[in-house]
Amino acid sequence: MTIEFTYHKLYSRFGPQHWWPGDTSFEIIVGAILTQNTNWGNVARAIANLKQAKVLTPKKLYSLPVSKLAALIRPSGYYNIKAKRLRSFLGHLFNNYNGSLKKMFNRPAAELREEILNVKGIGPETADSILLYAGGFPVFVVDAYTKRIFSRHKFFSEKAGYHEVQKIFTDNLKKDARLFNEYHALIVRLGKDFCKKTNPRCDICPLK
DNA sequence: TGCCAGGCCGGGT
DNA sequence: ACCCGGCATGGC
Repeated sequence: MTIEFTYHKLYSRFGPQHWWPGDTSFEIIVGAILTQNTNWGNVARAIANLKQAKVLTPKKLYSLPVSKLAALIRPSGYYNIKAKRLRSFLGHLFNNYNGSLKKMFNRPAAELREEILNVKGIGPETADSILLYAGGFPVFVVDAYTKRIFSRHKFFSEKAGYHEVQKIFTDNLKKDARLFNEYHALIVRLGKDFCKKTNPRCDICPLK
């Protein structure tokens, strides 16, 4: 069993996942921050609130007082800290790129990654999700499901760190954004269905 | 009905 | 370089 073969196995089992569930690169970035340790259903509610309030653009969101922003994203949980995190990203975007995502993404992925990792509230997974799903860069996203599933299947230790896990995937796959996109989405799909922290359905796991 | 979900930060060792 | 408590809603 290899990393690459596992991808094909998941794809034939579940089919294309059509990620990221968002229409614009900005919506994807907002979703990436809001989904931190949070069920996507709650994030979808928060994003629906932002759309209904017609503030889902960088300029409009940044012009919103943090208290109003927090109220709109309340369903996503951790709403006070996430409101600050959205604002810290927006501050970076306006201070460095005049609020233009196009400008922000018009630079080398490695440099941009280091840069946004310095934004308070953007960690490795959020940064990589932004680069891959909003920027289209071939960067592999590692999340809790990735670690749990692949350590259980003995690809690496359960104590392996983010970058160690990421390297294993990137070293064993063609460097292709489309592939990385689909693979991560399939891993999340597998995780939700079969590899929850409690009640894992390891007996009928498609990878077994 | 407690426990968890597509993490991250700040403070401590 | 890790480890831990805190952050919070909605679903099962």
